Amino acid sequence: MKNKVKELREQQGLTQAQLGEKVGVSRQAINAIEKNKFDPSIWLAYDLALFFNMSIEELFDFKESERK
Amino acid sequence: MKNKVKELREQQGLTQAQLGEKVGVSRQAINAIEKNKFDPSIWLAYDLALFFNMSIEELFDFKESERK
DNA sequence: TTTATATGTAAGGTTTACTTTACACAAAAT
DNA sequence: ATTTTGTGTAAAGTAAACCTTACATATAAA
Repeated sequence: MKNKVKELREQQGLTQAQLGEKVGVSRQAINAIEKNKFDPSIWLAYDLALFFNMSIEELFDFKESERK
Repeated sequence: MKNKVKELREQQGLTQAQLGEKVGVSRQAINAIEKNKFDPSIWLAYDLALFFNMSIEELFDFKESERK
């Protein structure tokens, strides 16, 4: 699903691994979400949105994304 | 995870099966979410929030719920 | 009293979101 | 020139979100 994770992460000067640590998942999980390999669980979506201080719907673009 | 699905569904006069049809899952999936047996996928959370015309964060109470 | 409807739950199966380990590669630092 | 860092990806495994089928029970309708 399309999302703003990569831009926001880079704005904060974080690596994928660092962001993974912050939200409690592996760097591969962050990579997969940034590269649209799989959709996050609802809890990971929540944790990322919380970290970036926005809503899940703002961080993840449901309307412009294809359902997998 | 705690949520408002049951109240909102009943307010609309729908059965679990009918709500399941509307959002494209089985009635057991709706039941499981209402009874807090498992957490929805991010897409199901989105579809339910859309159906009830609110945000995911309004429909699902992350802050008061235990992570499973 | 019988039948239909709504809910709850369980079993067994599939899919996918994760994990760890591992390797390749590019760019930056030493 | 060599080493470190960040990213991308793959394989194998686990956990959980679904699915279908099935059965039990309670209430409502006939």
